[in-house]
Amino acid sequence: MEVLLVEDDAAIASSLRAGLESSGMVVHHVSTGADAVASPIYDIVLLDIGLPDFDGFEVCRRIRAKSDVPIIMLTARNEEIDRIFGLEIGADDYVTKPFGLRELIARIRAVTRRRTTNNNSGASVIVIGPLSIDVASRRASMADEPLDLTTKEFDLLVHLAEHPGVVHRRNDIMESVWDTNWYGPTKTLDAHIAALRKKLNDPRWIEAVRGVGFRLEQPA
Amino acid sequence: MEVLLVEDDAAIASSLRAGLESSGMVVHHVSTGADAVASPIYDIVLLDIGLPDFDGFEVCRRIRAKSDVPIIMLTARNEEIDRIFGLEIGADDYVTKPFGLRELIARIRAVTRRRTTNNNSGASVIVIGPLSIDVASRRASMADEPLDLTTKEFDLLVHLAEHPGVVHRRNDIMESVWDTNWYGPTKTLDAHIAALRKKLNDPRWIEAVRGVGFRLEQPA
DNA sequence: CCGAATGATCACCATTTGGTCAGTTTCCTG
DNA sequence: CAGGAAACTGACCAAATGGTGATCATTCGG
Repeated sequence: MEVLLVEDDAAIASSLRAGLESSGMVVHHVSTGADAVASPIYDIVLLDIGLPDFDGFEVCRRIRAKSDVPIIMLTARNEEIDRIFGLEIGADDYVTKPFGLRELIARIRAVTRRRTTNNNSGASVIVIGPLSIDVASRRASMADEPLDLTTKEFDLLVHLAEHPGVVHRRNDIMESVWDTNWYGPTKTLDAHIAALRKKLNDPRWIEAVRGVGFRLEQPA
Repeated sequence: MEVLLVEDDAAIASSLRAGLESSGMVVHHVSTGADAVASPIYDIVLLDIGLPDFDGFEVCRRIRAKSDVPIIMLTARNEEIDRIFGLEIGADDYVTKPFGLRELIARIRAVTRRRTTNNNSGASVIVIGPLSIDVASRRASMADEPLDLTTKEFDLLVHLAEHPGVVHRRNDIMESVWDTNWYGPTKTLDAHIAALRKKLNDPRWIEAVRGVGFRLEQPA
């Protein structure tokens, strides 16, 4: 998870950086709106409203103009008008200073989960509880422990995780992961399911639905 | 826009109703968690945490278990832990009492906009009173108790539930569920009807129509 | 009120399915 | 090219599932 932090207050910025990095995120920090707009696209933008050059709303609007990246606004002002404005403008959420680090992290997770579980567009990170899958960099981790997955295992996991909770039929899985809809008497799929189950530490992550296929879901 | 408002405080509920309705929304109000869970699916759920029966978090979890409907939590408590918990649990947002009506409306708009622009999943859930059937995830529940159905039982239930109240002829059922319109002297269909009846807890859910077929309907 | 027809239930058995494993082939890397 | 990891395959087993007919209960028409 790569975060773009847009914040002019050096003290706040460095404490946020420390906190987020300790949660396994990579933090890119810029302190002006101009830099923010010029930055490449990351997984999420944390955007302070009180910036020296142009204000956070303007930055938000401009980022929105070119990308669908999730945006969380950070604001010191507490007036309701700000909140409405921020949300109407296209931000995904906001937090009011002073805010707790844990709260912020939860919001980041919530926003990115909303993005990744609902859409199939280029969103790069799928988060399902402790399971997180970075599709672009082909890395997955469980409770911040990296998972060592083979190619097929990863593809299989992604296919299942793109729609957690729904049953994927064997044929669909074969087509998506193996590029063939032929499912003969072989146990190829089953073998890989077994391997995945083992690496996920808890076999309940993948449930077999007899006669149909498999379903991935966070165990209760 | 149809809103399900879950709130036990009558004063708050009626003032919210008035405000939301004046914004063109249709408000359905229930005052207990049990009613909330049993309600059909609306466009968004506003969920008070302090409910008389079981608490808002539990309600949130149960609604999430069967539907992807956007949920906004209403809370009087202000502790950070509550917020995190609410978000991790699957709520889309929360507002802390006292909140302004304009803020709430802005949040509703923001959350539903996120949903509608992002997802393409025709999450089709059939709800008939306490019976709810998620076709995609192949899960059914009765009064929030998950039903453990076999493949045939599930297919049969879906076929009947797609048109509750209408009589399905034996031939039609055989064709849809068994891929054959041959109905010989066997008791296959009857046996599965019996199994379903037992698992639905109340045999009146499925009524036999002599000489024709079966009808599924919520018992009086 | 009786008998035929229809539906309900139950126990039993054959089949299908998923899980596991060991052996073999293929692919990749050094 | 050699070695090892990954992928595939088929056999085997246990368990879930589905089909069947005998038997009992209910309904309906005469």
